[in-house]
Amino acid sequence: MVTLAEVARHAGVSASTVSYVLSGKRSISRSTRERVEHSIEALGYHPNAGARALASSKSNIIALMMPLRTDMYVPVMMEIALAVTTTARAHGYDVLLLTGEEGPAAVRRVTGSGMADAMILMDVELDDERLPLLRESAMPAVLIGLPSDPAGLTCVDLDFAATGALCAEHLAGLGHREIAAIGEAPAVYERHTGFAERTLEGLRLKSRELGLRLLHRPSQGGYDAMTATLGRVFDERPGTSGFIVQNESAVEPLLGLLRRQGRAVPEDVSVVAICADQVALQASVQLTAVSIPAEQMGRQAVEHVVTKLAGQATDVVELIAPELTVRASSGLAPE
Amino acid sequence: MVTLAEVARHAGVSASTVSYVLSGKRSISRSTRERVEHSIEALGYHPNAGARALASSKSNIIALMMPLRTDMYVPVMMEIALAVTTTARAHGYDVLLLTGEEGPAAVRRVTGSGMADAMILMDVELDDERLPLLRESAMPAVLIGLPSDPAGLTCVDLDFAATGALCAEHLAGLGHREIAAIGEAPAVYERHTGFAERTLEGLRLKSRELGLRLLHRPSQGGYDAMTATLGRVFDERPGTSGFIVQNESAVEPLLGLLRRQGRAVPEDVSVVAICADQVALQASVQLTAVSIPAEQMGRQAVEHVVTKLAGQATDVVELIAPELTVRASSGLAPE
DNA sequence: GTGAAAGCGCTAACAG
DNA sequence: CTGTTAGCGCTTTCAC
Repeated sequence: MVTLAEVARHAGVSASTVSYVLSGKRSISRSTRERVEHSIEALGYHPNAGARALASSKSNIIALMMPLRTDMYVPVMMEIALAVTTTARAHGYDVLLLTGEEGPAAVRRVTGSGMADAMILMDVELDDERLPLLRESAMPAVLIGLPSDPAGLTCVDLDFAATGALCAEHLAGLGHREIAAIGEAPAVYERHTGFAERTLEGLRLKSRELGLRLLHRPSQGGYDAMTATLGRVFDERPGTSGFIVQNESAVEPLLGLLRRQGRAVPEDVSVVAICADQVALQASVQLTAVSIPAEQMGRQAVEHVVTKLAGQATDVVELIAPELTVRASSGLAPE
Repeated sequence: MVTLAEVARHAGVSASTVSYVLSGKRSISRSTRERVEHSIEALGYHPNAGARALASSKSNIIALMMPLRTDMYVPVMMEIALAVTTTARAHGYDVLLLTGEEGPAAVRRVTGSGMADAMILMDVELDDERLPLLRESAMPAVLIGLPSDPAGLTCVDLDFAATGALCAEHLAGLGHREIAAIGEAPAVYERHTGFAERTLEGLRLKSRELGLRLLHRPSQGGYDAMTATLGRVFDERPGTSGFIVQNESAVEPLLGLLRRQGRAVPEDVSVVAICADQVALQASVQLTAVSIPAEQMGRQAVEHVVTKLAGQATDVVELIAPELTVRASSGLAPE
């Protein structure tokens, strides 16, 4: 293994000079710099991460805590993770992947060991048990998601309340009066996941405001669960003409079942989804939808982290405005 | 920040004793150990990762290199990543997430900096440019996937050649004679991804052996691409009665289109998939399929890594035997 | 513009 | 069973 000392000897300079050439923290004469750079190249030198971390108290690592659950739409999680990793690299950071499994213990491990300089948390619950630890640790952190009390924390998320409202408005504008919301799996609500509850809230408020009749049903996704859910919806509200789906794995079953029941989309029934773009585009009917800006969320989370690490406090809640794209699945309500 | 020295002072012992209590590398009297443990607890001590890495030349980190591409089925990648992370934690390792983006440079960065003790690579191409670097670095590595020359490397993968053969056998056994294989996106073959080519090879060999007529068509997935592909298949081979699909995003479009054309599954046409269990089960027809053992692959990769780190050489290629589960999508060939 | 030297916090001989 | 001590490789004052 080549060390900085060897490079220094090879270049005929002191260790500190090599270090400063590397960090750029003080000016070095052109000739010295070139000599050092040449030696680095010649010897194939790579700074040792551990030594660097010890001496500088900086690891250049951002910890990313992902949910282990399988009841969320995985590609979105993945897209966020990849955006985080890519953006982090662009700022000189690597990413340590943690799963939610360890829960608060992982937070303690990371903050305690100095393994990472900052943390990004996904799948935040309204009253997340990792947050108190995070607050007291003073480690820069950014949440992707919005807890009920974001005080002292930086959060990045789609504005799900506005998203719910936007979907309701779209359907109302087309003349629909009876609406059914097909939601995430019941477990998602049971653990009080922020985005699911906030969507529902936005939906409810706006529905009331616009005089819509709203039915909300969590759904496991898949054909069997959807058959049951849909049956109940039309039993209770035969006049339902608009659907809002927030559950990727319920989308195709819903479309398929409506078709089988002879209900045409969008002539008889309109469907609006809250989902990844890919799902909206690949569905058997191109879906009018609010897309989940996964890439943007991941990127912005990292950018906030980097800002914080640069010493600028940004205890901000950044809610991304929803955008609804009209496609083939929504149209005027039937008479 | 609490240091080991402070713990030592608090417990009235030397630093090395604390260190040995932590590592268990030498026996400590019960009373001393308890005193030390109590001090650790009382002071809230956490070992510093950087210092530890520097002194021991061990980071307790495994680097996982994932593809950044979006043309592979994401949930499988994710399941592997989570299995890797979970298994790694069980062995005391954390996971550093790298994207394929940086390519060979990332390998150099990790091996050079001592940032990780070992590497796991996903999405291995037949002639992967990261492999030479990996071989010369002497860093323990495990590939998830199988390159054309696995010499000196440990590999874990589903036996895709056997998988292809197994699918062909299943259809042949049901009396099908003309078979179409709907494959991954063309780009996947263009970059010579091991699993795709090996599946095809197994399929071809076995088809020849059994006297099946085989047509292979890469497919982008989605309804539009599938419409075109399917049209061509039935133009060229009107007698096609069996399909083998290895592309998650082509599954539902294929089923939907067959239905629209009035071809019943499995009465008129049989479909066998090579895909994640979840896809096979959630499809509109429950699919006869060989499932991708993602969890197992991730877990075994880590276990091989750990074995290597323990000093035992295991330059093995571990091919997981495929298992075909018969469900509702395959049946006897029509007359 | 450059060097010397003191640690950063921990591990692992070596010594008893 | 426990203590002493010499580093691990780098960063960063302090000094010139």
